Amino acid sequence: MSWEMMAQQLGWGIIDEGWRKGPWIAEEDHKLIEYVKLHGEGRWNSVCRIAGLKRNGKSCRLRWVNYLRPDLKKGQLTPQEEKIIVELHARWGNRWSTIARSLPGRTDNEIKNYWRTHFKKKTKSSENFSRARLLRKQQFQQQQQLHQQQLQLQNQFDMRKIVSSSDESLNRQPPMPLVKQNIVPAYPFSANQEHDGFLCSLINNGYPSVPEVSNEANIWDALWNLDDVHGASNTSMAMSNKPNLPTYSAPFY
DNA sequence: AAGCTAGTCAACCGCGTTGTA
DNA sequence: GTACAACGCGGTTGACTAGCT
Repeated sequence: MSWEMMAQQLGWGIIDEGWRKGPWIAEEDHKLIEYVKLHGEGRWNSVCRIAGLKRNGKSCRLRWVNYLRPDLKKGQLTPQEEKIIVELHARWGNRWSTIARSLPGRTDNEIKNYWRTHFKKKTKSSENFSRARLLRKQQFQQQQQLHQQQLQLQNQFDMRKIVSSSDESLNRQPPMPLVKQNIVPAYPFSANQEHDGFLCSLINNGYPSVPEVSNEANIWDALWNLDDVHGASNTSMAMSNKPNLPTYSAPFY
């Protein structure tokens, strides 16, 4: 008896519009592996035609990426990996695929499931929560410092230009070095001025739920709490990388 | 032993993005 | 410029399992 027949007898593999659904059987896995060996990854929609699988492209891709890929690590995540996940989640939020790229052999699905079961429930009270918050705070301070430095440099340069236009002698001095700083984004917004703008306006102009601008701790509490206030309703924004609106799930997101 | 509950994880779904004709 | 298909991503669901009562 083939795997397929057995699965059908057990009630697996519902056929929906010609596509099989539900758990994969060994025979299907084998066909998919053979297909990828021959044709490589991609062109998932042609798998059914070429490999004779009654699965749609999406399903094939998912099965390969999350389960069949030979470079996948099996077994529990190590404490080291766990630590990385916590830190990267503090930085990137729910960008599971981005986080997964830093953990070779782990899939976004795996990390997402792991996060949901291990961290989500204890987020508020846990040490990890405080850690993540501290990390964000540090990143923010670093960013602010960098920004200040840049502003200072810019001011110095501007002043020099003003003075030099009126004082010929200054022109003999070596020009202001062009500081090409290798700024590693401490948070994704840094690549997008709109988001920096959002954060700055939040801090400078206040936000309905941000109580005291002068009280740093309060700001951080308010920012963090936006996660709960807005997070759920903005999941779609978190998903897409649209720059038009920030996701409040994390201040540095 | 049986029933219930919570945890885990594979798979599905919907939507946004990207590539191409 | 537009329409369509393929791909990729994050959220959610549901089957299975282990532990508890």
